[in-house]
Amino acid sequence: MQQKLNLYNTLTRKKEAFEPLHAPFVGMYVCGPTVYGEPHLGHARSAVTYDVLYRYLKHLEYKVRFVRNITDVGHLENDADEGEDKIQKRAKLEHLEPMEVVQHYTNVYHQDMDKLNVLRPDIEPRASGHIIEQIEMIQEILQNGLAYEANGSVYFDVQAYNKDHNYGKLSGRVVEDLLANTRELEGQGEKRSSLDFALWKKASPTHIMRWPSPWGDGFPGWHLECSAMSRKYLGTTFDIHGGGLDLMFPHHECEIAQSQASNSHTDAARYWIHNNMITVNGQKMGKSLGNFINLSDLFSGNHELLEAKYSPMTIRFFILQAHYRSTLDFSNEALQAARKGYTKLMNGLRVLDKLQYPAEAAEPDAKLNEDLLKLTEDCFRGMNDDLNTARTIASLFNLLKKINSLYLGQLQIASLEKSTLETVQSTYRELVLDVLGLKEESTAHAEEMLDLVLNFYKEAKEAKAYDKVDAIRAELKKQGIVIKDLKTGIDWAYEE
RNA sequence: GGUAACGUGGCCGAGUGGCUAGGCUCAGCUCUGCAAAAGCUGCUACAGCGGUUCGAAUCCGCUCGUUACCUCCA
Repeated sequence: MQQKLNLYNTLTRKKEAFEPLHAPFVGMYVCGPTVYGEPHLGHARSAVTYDVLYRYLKHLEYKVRFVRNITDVGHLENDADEGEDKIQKRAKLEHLEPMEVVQHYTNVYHQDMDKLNVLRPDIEPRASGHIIEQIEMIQEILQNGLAYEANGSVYFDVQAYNKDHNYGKLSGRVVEDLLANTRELEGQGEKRSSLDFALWKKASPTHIMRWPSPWGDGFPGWHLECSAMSRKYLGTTFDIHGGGLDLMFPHHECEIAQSQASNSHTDAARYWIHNNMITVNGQKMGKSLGNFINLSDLFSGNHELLEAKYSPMTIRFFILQAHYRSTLDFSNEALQAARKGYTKLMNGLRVLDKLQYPAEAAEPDAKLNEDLLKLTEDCFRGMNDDLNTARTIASLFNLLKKINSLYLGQLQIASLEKSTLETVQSTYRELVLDVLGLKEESTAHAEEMLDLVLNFYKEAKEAKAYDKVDAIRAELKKQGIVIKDLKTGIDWAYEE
């Protein structure tokens, strides 16, 4: 089962065998959220995608350092000079300190990701905590002659850079085409070219989030944080850089340019991975379209597009049932199908635990053994083929059919090799729980079940079936629950 | 306008030259006191038209349709 993990690298537009720079160590950087609003389904897709990559790399016994940033400064509403910082805008609206906004939405993001069973990254750096590193990087780029200062701001000189480098290598853009087709935006007077992007922006007198710099008070450009922080924690070259497809241009293109133009002189990462978007009725779910669905809405079912509420694991399964590079279309029907599929997979987990290898083996069934082992290999084949969780899940369902048949006695456990059964059990458990990161979501409510038991208790008592009454009492006591026969009725309490 | 994708059966969604993807839905069967679960079987798939090939959903061309990026977005 020693297959290689292959990943699609946007830089080369090919699937490539994954070879870490310094095995068994793997460095992985993913663009995290800008914390100025509620996390939505798109955030979930990105987070779940890289969570599975992180989990799978760990499953392959790599020692992974996973860095995912929190953008809390510098992300402007638009590229024009008067573009307002997203965080600051929100802070003004809500009469809060910018850092209160940042903290609030960071907390919400963490809570929602926890619900989705997304593992926390090993390092979660914030842009505002790395101003010094960003200023250093700007100075390097200035010294290398690939940036210029203008009126207290510093801009990256794309055309100067493009003489010796290829600006556009990641996204397939051509500088000449970009120049010919760039839309005219207001207030780009300071820039030498419309393609140039800000490394440092001068803060206007009313701008709250500001830091001193060699160029006066200001704040860093959005693209810079990722370059500076990935370098700090993962080195000048690291293995994997991930993010949403919409960040490929300009954000990731700029990251590469900055890293090349600084003293790092690298593309930063060797494998650039991009997850695709969630669509609603075939259209991208986006802020500007106003058709995005927050995770809290999905969990509560409180949204005009939602016919029901959908649990975190349903959403996780929904995301995993598509390949991460395909668009994934939202619909109630699809979510409801996902809920059933997820439940089926969970039920399989319990069935699996009940399969016991019998004391006496029967006539071995070579074909059945072979089939089962092939199915387990198929599960990994899907994962290794560019993290194709859709294929892995399909294989798991195929495996599950056999598991159910074994459970029902339609296939004989005894006709299996013991090792085959063990492989089936470990493969299913490891993939579902550890790699895909699905977990059981109990829909049963303990108190309601307790009420049910108390009703039986009451009936037994009325029928004077005291052996049954005593048995119920004894069983509940094992759970730390005592029954209280009150004059007013039957109640319960935790045993003290 | 430039660039890049995509169009698979009722729905979602895999699949890059020949082997049943899978899930959900629907119908039937087995099991069953009734049901459920589970198993089995079935249901008009590969936008259209050409071409390459012994053979194409898969490669090439054209047509139609949809989308994404080029502005903030995961």
